[in-house]
Amino acid sequence: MKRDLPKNQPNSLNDYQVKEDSYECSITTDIAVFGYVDNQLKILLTKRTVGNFTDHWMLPGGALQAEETLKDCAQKILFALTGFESIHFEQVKAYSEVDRHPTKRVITISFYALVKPENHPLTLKSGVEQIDWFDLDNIPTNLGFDHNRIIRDAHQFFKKNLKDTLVVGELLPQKFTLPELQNLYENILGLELDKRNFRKRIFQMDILKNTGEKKPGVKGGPMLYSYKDEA
Amino acid sequence: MKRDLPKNQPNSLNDYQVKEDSYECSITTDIAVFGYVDNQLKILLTKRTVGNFTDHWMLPGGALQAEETLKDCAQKILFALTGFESIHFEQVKAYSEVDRHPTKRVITISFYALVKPENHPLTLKSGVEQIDWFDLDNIPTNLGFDHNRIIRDAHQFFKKNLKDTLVVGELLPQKFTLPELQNLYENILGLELDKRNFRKRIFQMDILKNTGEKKPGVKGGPMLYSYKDEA
DNA sequence: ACAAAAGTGTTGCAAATACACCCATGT
DNA sequence: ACATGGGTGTATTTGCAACACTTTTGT
Repeated sequence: MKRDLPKNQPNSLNDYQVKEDSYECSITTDIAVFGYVDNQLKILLTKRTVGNFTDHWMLPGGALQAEETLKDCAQKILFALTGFESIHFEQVKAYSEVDRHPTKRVITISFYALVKPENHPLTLKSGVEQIDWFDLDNIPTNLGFDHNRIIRDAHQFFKKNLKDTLVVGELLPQKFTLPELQNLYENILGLELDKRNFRKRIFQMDILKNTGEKKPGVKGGPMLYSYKDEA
Repeated sequence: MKRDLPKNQPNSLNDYQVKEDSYECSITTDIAVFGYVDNQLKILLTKRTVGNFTDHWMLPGGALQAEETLKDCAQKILFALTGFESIHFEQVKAYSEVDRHPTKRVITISFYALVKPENHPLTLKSGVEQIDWFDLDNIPTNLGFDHNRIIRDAHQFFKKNLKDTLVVGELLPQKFTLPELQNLYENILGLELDKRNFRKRIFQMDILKNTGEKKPGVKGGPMLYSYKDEA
């Protein structure tokens, strides 16, 4: 789709407190990628080789291009910086403080994404100097831009979504045990759950399929489950 | 605050699938203003004298300017189009489909706002050809842009917020009766509530102050309440 | 006096919580 | 054999839903 992108077109609100023309500014997306590693809910941070805050950890993110939606942008950028693909994205919020970027006006729209770390080993893509998973409760306090706040908000949003619908499959291996799932929930929500009540709730939802296998190498011989195929 | 707004600055994601420079585009805010009139939850729509869709009803909205946040923008624009001031705003969502605007690329961030219509009589500000409250369940199906969808989403968001915290004071007169409050809830949520259960819940929350007055001119002589002053 | 709306408690049910022992596996 | 973690059921509480009559006021 090719379009005309006229700048300085008259603003439709041109009668009151009028700025003479419509202002344009850069837009970025920042992505809070949650993963579940070592029985810990983690978030993916990068150090970049170019741009601002090259000496700070920050969320993966980048600028919107002409012919893409915000979600497209987020997906493309995450892929560019990490190679991660086909994962779940949710829009969280727009940040527009005028001084949130040190040198120019940039508005960002944040997303969160869930990944199965098993499927996505970390590699250094170009433009990325370092990349790593950080424990959610042990994040550097001096992330670039306003990314500490963006992470807080994204986590909040994620928790809220968890209660309604629960698409957490992306965080776990294909086959997982119930204690693993419970631990994940506890990590996301930041509280302890009762084992028996948790199992009851999950089974009532009828979303898991018992694979019949037991997980080897772990005491107790827990059953492995997978998500049911949807119809 | 004066800032340098360089265009065509190198994009920090300049290694993969790189567009040569950072793209800039217009940003608007659209505001879904909910009001409560004639025992009906309503939404405020306008017909504008300039811009696109001048022959369609649409949400109040307009372009972001250089030195304001999105919320500032929404407040300023709503004031410009209606005169409404000091009311409650919540950010809802960003819309970025590339063809959502007929002639150029525009991203919008939607807000919802709650007003006491009693305090805000409708007047025709410049730039506005018509303005009116519409029953939420009787909105023209051909609003400008994607405003039908924006309203749906905003209403959804409002409902969700209502269950957690409940800032509904902006929709009612200073002093109101419990049946009035209940009717408002029923309108927002789109369902009928049990009178006694409703009163129980509200009183448990301990947010209302009994003014001791009775509302005159209405049968049954209902008590007038107001929100408690916060500490 | 009559009509219309406000106000008031109790009961039943379903969902959430608390709680303790036995079993399977790895070491 | 022993230690570690997995798996199971029940009793209690709590929050939510259903329900009918009396009181107040306007006409």
